[in-house]
Amino acid sequence: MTVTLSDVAARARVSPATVSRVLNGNYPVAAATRERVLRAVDELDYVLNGPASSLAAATSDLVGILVNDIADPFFGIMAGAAQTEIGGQEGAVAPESGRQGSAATGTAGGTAGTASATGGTAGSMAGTVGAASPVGAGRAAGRAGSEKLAVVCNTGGSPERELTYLTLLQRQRAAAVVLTGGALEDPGHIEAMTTKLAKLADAGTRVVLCGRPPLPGSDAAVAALAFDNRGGARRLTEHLLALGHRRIGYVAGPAERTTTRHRLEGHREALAAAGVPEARDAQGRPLTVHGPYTRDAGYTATLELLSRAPELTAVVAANDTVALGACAAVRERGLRIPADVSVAGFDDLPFSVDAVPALTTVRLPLHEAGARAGRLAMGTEAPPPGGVATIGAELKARESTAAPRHA
Amino acid sequence: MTVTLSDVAARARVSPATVSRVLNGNYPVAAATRERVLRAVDELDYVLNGPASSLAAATSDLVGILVNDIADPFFGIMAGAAQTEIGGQEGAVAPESGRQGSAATGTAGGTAGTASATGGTAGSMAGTVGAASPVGAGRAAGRAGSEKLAVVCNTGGSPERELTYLTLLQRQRAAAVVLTGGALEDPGHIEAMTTKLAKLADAGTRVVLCGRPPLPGSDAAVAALAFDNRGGARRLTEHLLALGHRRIGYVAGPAERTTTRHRLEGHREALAAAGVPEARDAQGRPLTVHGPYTRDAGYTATLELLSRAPELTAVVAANDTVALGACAAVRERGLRIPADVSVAGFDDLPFSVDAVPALTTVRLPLHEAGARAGRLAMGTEAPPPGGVATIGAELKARESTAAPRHA
DNA sequence: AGAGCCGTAGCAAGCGCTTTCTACGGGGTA
DNA sequence: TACCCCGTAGAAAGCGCTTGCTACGGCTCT
Repeated sequence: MTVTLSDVAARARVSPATVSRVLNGNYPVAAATRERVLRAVDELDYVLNGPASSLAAATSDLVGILVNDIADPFFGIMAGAAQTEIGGQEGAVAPESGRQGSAATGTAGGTAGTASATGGTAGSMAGTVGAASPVGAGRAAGRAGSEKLAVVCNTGGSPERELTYLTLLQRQRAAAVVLTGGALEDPGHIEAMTTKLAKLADAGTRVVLCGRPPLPGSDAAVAALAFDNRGGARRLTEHLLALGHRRIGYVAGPAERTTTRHRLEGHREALAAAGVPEARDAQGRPLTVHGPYTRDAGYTATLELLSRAPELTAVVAANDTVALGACAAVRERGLRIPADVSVAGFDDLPFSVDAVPALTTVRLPLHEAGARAGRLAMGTEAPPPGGVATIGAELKARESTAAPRHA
Repeated sequence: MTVTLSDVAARARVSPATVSRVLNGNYPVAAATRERVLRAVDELDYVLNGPASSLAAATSDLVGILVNDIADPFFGIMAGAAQTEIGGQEGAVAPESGRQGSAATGTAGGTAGTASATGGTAGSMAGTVGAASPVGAGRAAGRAGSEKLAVVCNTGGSPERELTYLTLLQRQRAAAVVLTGGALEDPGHIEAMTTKLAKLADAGTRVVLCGRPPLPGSDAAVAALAFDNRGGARRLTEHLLALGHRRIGYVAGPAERTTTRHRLEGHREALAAAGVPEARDAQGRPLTVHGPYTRDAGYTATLELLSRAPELTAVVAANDTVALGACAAVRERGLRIPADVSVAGFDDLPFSVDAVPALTTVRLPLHEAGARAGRLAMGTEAPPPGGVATIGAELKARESTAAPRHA
């Protein structure tokens, strides 16, 4: 039923070894032989058995990209960029159009790309990609199999799933693993992760952190691309302070995430530097509310903040999505943005510039970071000195923030 | 270096076969023996070799979810829902909070979930998940390995990548494949896809289409969950017509996508039914512009539309993202929404309700569809009669559409 | 008391591929 | 002309796991 390597070998009148070598392109095979093999592959419509080859070679071409929430463009953009960098973009898409996140959707243009598929059984792509091209002449020395299968795994923010996926990837002997976004700060989980990642690295899996701070024990081997969340947050709050705000509410993310903590710390740094005390309500409770990174959390928290302290002149949100909810809450209270209350976000997701008023936020080069992580995972790019690189965060002051009325 | 099954067997003083059976839990093993094995697994920190086991068992637990653009929540929501349904959510997260797409991000709450990990080498999860729990008493008959690794693959809308991923998944002997979103209508590509999917199905891979129309040759075996794009689009345009609009511009998606065509057809159906001719500019060219599903495309196209036909009173966009761009363009022209120009989207992505003014759109139950696709992929749910189910699309009339001024 | 039987465990044969080592020609070199 | 070496192909030994079949006690059944 299933066509195997030896079937191809038989048909091409060569040994299985030769077929394998043609497919992997890492051993000299005479041109004539190769053509014969390739033709047989095509005719039999042969597809390599991945597990078998991974087993024999003790490596696989799987690269896992872990994200906390696949429905959130924050992760989607990084994952997409990384995946593009990893999965060999045959189409050779143009670099980038301009807006971050404008992945290659659509691909409107024409029918061009599919042309080759018209006839029969379009491209078997058996072993090496491109191997199935018309058996014609001028094909260069069949590229080595740098073809990787980049897949993204959605942890949903659950530490168990994070670990489970890592184990599953370890089982598959993944070539690399990219962890995106903030990490959970629970000591137990950190230890478990450190152990697991060390084990993966030991086994030869390249581990890359993208938008996540390096591990405590800095196991080297694990390259980290960290966002300057603290610095960005500081500049954002400085901006607000410069506008004259003194009573600023803060809708933070989940309490145990590094991202949440760093942004909050940056915020507080700015306040401290300016000698402005953290805003508190009548009961003396700080005007900081934690919640998940969702629009609804922003909405709810802002409503609460506004009730507890009607005199608030600005609300800083954990990220743009949360900010959207905050805006909705502010409006529902009959207040105008930014006339009555300024609102700021973080990340500068694509929709932020289109919000009304356009959202003041902190831009994180998600696409760039993801691409770089992808290259690190491929081993295409040298890891940063010390294994850690910090990626800048740039303040984007737009219309959702302005001087408070009674400034 | 690497711990193998026989190492565990040796340590537990049983045969490798027994260890395998303990791990797979599909063959009776005496409780005492099982405990011994489990302990050995734990002590040696054994991790199953995926490729080896897939090879021997001729199956794998990989499930691929193909999406056109991972940075687009439209896909993210479906993929997330499907993945949750597939990847066994141990955490038993609550059903759904209310807004679609609010995946389990954050996971704020407490530290609870991680508790078990504190000690040493938290959960090895070697074979069966849960197998590594404290070797104590009351563990039920170690569940069969229904554990699947759901991964999402980003095609970026490229037909070649779509085919490549399918081949890669075929190589891995994937247990199932879920294809989300509109399909390309190029004849060559359709044929290639049909062939490829048939081959996958033949090989025992479950194939599910989610938000995509069934294949032409309706190969059965392939379950399809199609959105009623046509009906939704028709109702949307009917809504506009009812408000009194007669000159409606249309910013369509890429020309060769099923989604694009169906929505456009629904739009035209409504016009035809109302006896309203399709809007045209002074030169008689129809006011329909094609472009990718991006914000920028919507922006550019709308600018063009407005230039060619300043008398336009409404713009219908291919989807919400495009609509956002359209709104920006309308505003840039100094026009108000909906006073001067009404704008409508499609999909009802989470941000649409927060747009200002709130976007009139057509709601697609993305989460529900994704979850159902996930269940179909798992074989947990019976395929719809005929292999095809159409999922309704509901008009969401909000503030971005209103009667035209000179109605 | 003898014959099955059931519950468990082990044996061993692969699964389909990669890769080391060996083999074989032919051409260049001495 | 004889020797080597290079280029190319094949033989065969696994990679680590699954699973059909066999083996072997101890029980129940007659």
